[in-house]
Amino acid sequence: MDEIPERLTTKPSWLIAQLAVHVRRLVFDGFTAAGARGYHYRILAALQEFGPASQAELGRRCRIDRSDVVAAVGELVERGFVDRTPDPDHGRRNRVTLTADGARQLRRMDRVLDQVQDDLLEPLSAEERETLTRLLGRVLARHEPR
Amino acid sequence: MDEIPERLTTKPSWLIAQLAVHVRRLVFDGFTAAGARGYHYRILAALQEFGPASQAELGRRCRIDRSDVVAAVGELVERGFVDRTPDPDHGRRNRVTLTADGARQLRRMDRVLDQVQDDLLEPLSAEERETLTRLLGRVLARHEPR
DNA sequence: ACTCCAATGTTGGTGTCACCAACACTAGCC
DNA sequence: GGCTAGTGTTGGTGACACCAACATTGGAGT
Repeated sequence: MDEIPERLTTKPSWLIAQLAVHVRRLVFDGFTAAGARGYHYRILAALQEFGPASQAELGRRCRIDRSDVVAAVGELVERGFVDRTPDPDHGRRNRVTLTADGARQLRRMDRVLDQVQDDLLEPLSAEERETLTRLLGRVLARHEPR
Repeated sequence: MDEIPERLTTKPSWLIAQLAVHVRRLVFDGFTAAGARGYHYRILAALQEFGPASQAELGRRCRIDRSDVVAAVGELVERGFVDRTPDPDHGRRNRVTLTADGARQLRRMDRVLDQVQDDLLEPLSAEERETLTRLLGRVLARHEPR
């Protein structure tokens, strides 16, 4: 294989960005087999954990732009994983709810992701995985409060 | 701020992907000010470290698709950071070389990236940064041999 | 009560990065 | 000499993140 410039390999920003590429491919492959993509998982997860929500809420919880939530929820509705109904108490707002099929799909995607974590962290011991997760969490937390 | 589903926050794959988003934004902001983007830096770095190369070589070293190298090198030529000349020994092949302006631009981008590393890892101590870098490197190495 | 501001859903863009298929051409192997 | 592998190039695709604008609605302030 060709050598990678040291300027890249020594920079955490490169390691994270490059690793994210591989993560995305692993996740993409797994989700594609289930006819889904990343945005779907995030939205189903938020609905399962916090209950029915408006699209704007989903966007804030899942770190997805309002406009992208529209499309993703639309796809989930098509597949029958989610219902989108107008909020009775609130003229403009929608109310998105998880269906039984949606919950099943979420469980399926959970299994896919568990497999991905194992593939991804394969070279690390249990303690190292814990350390990595903790450090990443701290760094991310510092940048999340947007 | 809105709460993020636990299903996401506990998964290394989410942490990496999400952190990569912030990395990309930091890098993008810094590079945009210099009129550049990520692919430019990778290519300039490879030329500086390994000397003149063909576009296919650059692609392999920088993990960039052949077809994307064409566009990126074209942009670098426009800006005068790189020369693209036919390889005399090899009919079809190009020979891409770094110019003095290109080397200057690389140094400029290096400074930007140093700043990004600091911003990024701000919450971690020096040892923790080292640990994180080492763990990321090991995980990435396992997935690199593509 | 009225005004004004914030929030919501939606459309229609943009940019980066990664990747693929196809084509024309060249070099080098057998 | 013919086939195979490598090269440059064009022209797509997809996911993700993001922005601007618009119409509409709710609610806060005065």
